[in-house]
Amino acid sequence: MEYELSSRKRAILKAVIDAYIESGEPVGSKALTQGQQFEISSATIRNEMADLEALGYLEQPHTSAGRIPTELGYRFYVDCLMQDYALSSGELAQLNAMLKAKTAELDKMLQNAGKIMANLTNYTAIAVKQQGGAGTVTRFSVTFIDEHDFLLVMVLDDRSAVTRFVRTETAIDENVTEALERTLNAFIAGKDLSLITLPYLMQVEKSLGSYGALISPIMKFIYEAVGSASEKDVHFDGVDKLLEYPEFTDSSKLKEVLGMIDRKSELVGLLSGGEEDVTICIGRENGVEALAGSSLVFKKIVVDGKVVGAVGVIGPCRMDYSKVVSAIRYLSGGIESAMTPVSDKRLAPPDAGKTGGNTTGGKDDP
Amino acid sequence: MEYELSSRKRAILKAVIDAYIESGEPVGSKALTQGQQFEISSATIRNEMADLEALGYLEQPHTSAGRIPTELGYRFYVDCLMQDYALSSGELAQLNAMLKAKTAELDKMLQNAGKIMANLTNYTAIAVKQQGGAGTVTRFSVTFIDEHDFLLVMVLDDRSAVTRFVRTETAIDENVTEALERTLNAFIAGKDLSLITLPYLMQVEKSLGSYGALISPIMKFIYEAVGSASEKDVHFDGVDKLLEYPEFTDSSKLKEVLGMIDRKSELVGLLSGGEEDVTICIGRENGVEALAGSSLVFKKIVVDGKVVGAVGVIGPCRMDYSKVVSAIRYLSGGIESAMTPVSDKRLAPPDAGKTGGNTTGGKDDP
DNA sequence: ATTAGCACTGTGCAAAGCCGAGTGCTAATT
DNA sequence: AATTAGCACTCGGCTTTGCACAGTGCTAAT
Repeated sequence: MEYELSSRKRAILKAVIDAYIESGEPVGSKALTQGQQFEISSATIRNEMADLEALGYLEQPHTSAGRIPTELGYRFYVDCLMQDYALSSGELAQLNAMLKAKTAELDKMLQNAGKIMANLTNYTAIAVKQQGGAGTVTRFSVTFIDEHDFLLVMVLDDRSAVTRFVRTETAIDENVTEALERTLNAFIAGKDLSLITLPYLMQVEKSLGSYGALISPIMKFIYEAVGSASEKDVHFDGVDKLLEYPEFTDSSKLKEVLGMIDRKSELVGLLSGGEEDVTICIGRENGVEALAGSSLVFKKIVVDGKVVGAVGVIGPCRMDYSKVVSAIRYLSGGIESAMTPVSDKRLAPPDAGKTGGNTTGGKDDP
Repeated sequence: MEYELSSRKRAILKAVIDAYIESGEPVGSKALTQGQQFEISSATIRNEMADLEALGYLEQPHTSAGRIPTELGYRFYVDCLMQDYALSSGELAQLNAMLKAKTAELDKMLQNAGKIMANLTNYTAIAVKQQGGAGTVTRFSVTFIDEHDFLLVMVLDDRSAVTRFVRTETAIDENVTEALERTLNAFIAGKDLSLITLPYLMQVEKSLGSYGALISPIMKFIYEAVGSASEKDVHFDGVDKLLEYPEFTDSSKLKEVLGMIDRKSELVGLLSGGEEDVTICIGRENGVEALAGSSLVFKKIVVDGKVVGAVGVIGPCRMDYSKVVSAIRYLSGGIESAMTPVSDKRLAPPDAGKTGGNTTGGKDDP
């Protein structure tokens, strides 16, 4: 399919899309000749553009307007035409500043990443933590609070923890919480999350017998915690940036996107389907009607072979994909390397020394 | 000031504001006579409205239009004119359904509360957790993970917990974490958060001596955790509802509000200044330029004498204050009683039986 | 004090007209 | 065979004009 296109057609298509991404106005044949890049006349370009339209890469909003890219056009652009965007030194400085703030806490990192992304790209940034639900439970901790309350902490092997306050009907003491902790660790710790289903939990509950009334709500909590990522793990930044693009002055479009932003769980679902590298969903490609008209560019963050989150942006289809992709790649790479446990790194340089404790690489690309 | 107004003027003012809140259109003298409530002619109403305008309660968008309320007008309305809104049984059912889901977890409750509020009122809901930073540390829990990592959990007396992964340079074992837990509980647990300052922590650190390298990062973490509420504790729901109001079709207004929604910390600041009961900020009253044009209605959530969060809505000045106030009052009351520890309640009725734990009275205004 | 009547005013809307950008096609050129 | 100049045509966007309408303030009558 792509090979049908002569190199001249490709050049023209690229020029049209580049211009449209920048201006937002339909691009006419004359505009292209004025840029000094083409030696041919506007009439020739018109013919080529007519061909590109017939092939489905371009379209006209109305008869007497220039051309704008179709979704297929954008797709071809991001796959074959687009050239890498070289982040400017100022942009790199921003990104590195964020990565240097070695918080080693994924939550904080993602929060900052969102802010930087929004500022840098001028689109709405999305940062999601722990979409996977894959992984195993490292261990439980049960902390006595008072005779009717204790705190249940579930530690996962992706360096995250889920906490729950549990209120009991019957009075408890520290012995109970300790016993409970031992029990949970014995029966559930080490298990893969996908194995912790409701039936399994009920089975465990039965086989225990003692602590009767105590165990039941805990099981429910565990089940809930294991379930899909809770909404609070989705962050947005720069929602107001959307308004800067004429494609969202139509308030119905905007409403759809804002609605999507509200339905965080749905978004999490979208983000969890995606490749290893940067994923680009253009318009209807993402399969959600509310996001026709919008594009979603994101990348999963993988630490130690496990998906621990994702960062991305959402904006109009007319998006500066090149810049966005560069930024996302750089940022996610930085986060990944910052999150990689010290013990893994230690294999390379025996000791990095000085700052003591919770340090982190934070890489500087040249 | 208020007493200058004859009861007829008050009635007319109320009628104008009620009508305007409902329709969003400037209200003319004739429209008021058509509602069957007034026995007087439109000319008389015109005269009265002219007076009300002179007094600053009403204004005209332009010469040949009806009147709309000024901020002063709204203020007078909410203070003296507005009558209690009786929640319909359907609405009560929604609210109760949320309150019944006895999650006893403030986080989840607030999350749900936001959803319900947004749906019920049709404005954008805000839910904030733990704005105060006041409170005391109940206890610490230190959980061993592997020889270079442990999990630090700080339990606060407002039923919240903060977790941190800590990575150590020197290898540790379960004995170390246990000792650490004892130490932290001995020195810091029970303290009021406001007492846990950096100097104090450094002093503790010194007086310990042992665990040297281990303690230092922990102190830093504790200090961070104690600090101002992190952004992730602010939730929004129904952001798209804003678009349904003509006052936000002007995208610059909308941009300002969305920007505000982005700057969560600023909002938290606003919400922390407020009275015991429902606080109503109309337009410029809130002192933030970005929210001129918008109103903020919220109420702090107080458990055990401590502020643990707040719920509210943000929308145009032309807001159905009556309904919003009722909903907020009911919901916050419900949350407060759901969050009150069992032990406190037991003082009153020895046993309420069945639903166990967290039920709510909920008042019905006639 | 109230009200009927009237002149006045500014908005919103629709119709009309013009401008200009951009196209497709044809015919001439290389 | 590919390119280009030229031209007629189309259609959206902008401004202008005009009109209808809603609502007012004022005056004079009750």
